[in-house]
Amino acid sequence: MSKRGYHHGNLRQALVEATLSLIEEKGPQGFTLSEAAKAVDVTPAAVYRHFSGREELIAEVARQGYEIFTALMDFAYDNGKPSALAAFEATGRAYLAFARKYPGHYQAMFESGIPITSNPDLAMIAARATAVLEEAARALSANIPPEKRPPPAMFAAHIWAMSHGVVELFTRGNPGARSPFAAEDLLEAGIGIYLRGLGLLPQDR
Amino acid sequence: MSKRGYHHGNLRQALVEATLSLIEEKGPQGFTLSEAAKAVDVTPAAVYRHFSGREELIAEVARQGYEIFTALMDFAYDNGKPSALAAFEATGRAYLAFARKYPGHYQAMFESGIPITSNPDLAMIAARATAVLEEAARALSANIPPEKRPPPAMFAAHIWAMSHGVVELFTRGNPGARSPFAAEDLLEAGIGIYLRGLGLLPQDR
DNA sequence: TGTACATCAGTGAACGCGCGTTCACTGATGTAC
DNA sequence: TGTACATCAGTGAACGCGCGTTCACTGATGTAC
Repeated sequence: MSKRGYHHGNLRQALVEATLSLIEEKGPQGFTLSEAAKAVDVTPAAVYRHFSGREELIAEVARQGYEIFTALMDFAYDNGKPSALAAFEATGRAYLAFARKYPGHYQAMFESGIPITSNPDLAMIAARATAVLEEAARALSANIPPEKRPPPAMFAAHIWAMSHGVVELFTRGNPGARSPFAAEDLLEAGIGIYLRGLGLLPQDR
Repeated sequence: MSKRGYHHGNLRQALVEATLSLIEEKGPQGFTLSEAAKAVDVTPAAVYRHFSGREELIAEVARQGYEIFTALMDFAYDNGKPSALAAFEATGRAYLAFARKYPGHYQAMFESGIPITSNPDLAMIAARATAVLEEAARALSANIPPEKRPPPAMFAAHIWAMSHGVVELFTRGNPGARSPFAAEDLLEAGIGIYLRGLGLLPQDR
């Protein structure tokens, strides 16, 4: 690519981006530290100036993924505007959009097998991400008739689980991928039915 | 372990079982063909008598997993007894129970990244598994008021997605694992709310 | 029951390879004066 | 503006290792007669 001198300039971030591409191509377990080094035209030993090893590279990709993810969800939620319900549905769509648009980050975050607890920074930003989801659920939950109001954390978990399941099964050529439905439609319909079950949508629309 | 002669006796299945253990320990990408061979006290070259390589080993674990999975779902569904609804809920519970009881198979089936199309046997048994799910959905769908009856394949997909999401996120110490809810309760509640949204459960129970 | 022979499953040695990790090093950069 | 020096980022050679895959082989098993 571009010629460079002895010093790279921004090797750390360049490595992160190479890792990202490698994950997109071959999955989080499908590449080696040496490949990442080669991708940015650097000796494997140079990687150790910035990361303790392959795991930490992936963890950094995941961290940056959570950063984007949180911002995106926050933006979609938009402080509950125009309504708690509409904002909530927007976060559902945003989840799927994130998985589609940032598949490498998504895999590093949710499919790499690296524990969020392996890194304090990672744990913190991951917690912030779930906080956004739960805040959306909490706001919405005010509209639910109290006698059938589940804990907000619970229905945040439901929506998260369904979204994640749709991504894993009906995206990227996986087991159910030959489904006749687009993942987006599937998720939208599923969330709609679920919210109706909570009494948040009219029964017979 | 047990001493054996020059011939192993049932090397093929022994290798499959070793692979299963290795997947449970280190994930579908976390072991080598040589490790599998070593686990059954055999030369790596011997593996090639039975499998074309590591991929095919995992595919066979997945195939056997689908076999068990289908049987389990079929048993749980029990031809729609005692009622379409109860039978449907039983399959939901059976899904999670399968994931818990056969984690190695589950990973080979859903997390290994080997395409179901890589092997005709595998593709066939996987199709049979989804057929069971869709049959359960179809039977249940007869009870749904026609004006809001989604295609059975769609709501089979919804239930599958939510179940899978719960397994991935709230089982085995993954990202959302510090959830305050047991996966079983979470899934049961989620399916309940969903079915209420379909008009299959009373609104105010 | 015995023996000759075909079949088959696993051996073990060999190959070339890329891996992770370490180390003393060196070239580039920045800063103090 | 110039120079001396400290700091730092990346080099390249080296290590021991386990990998996948091949090959001619051999020991065990089964069967025909």
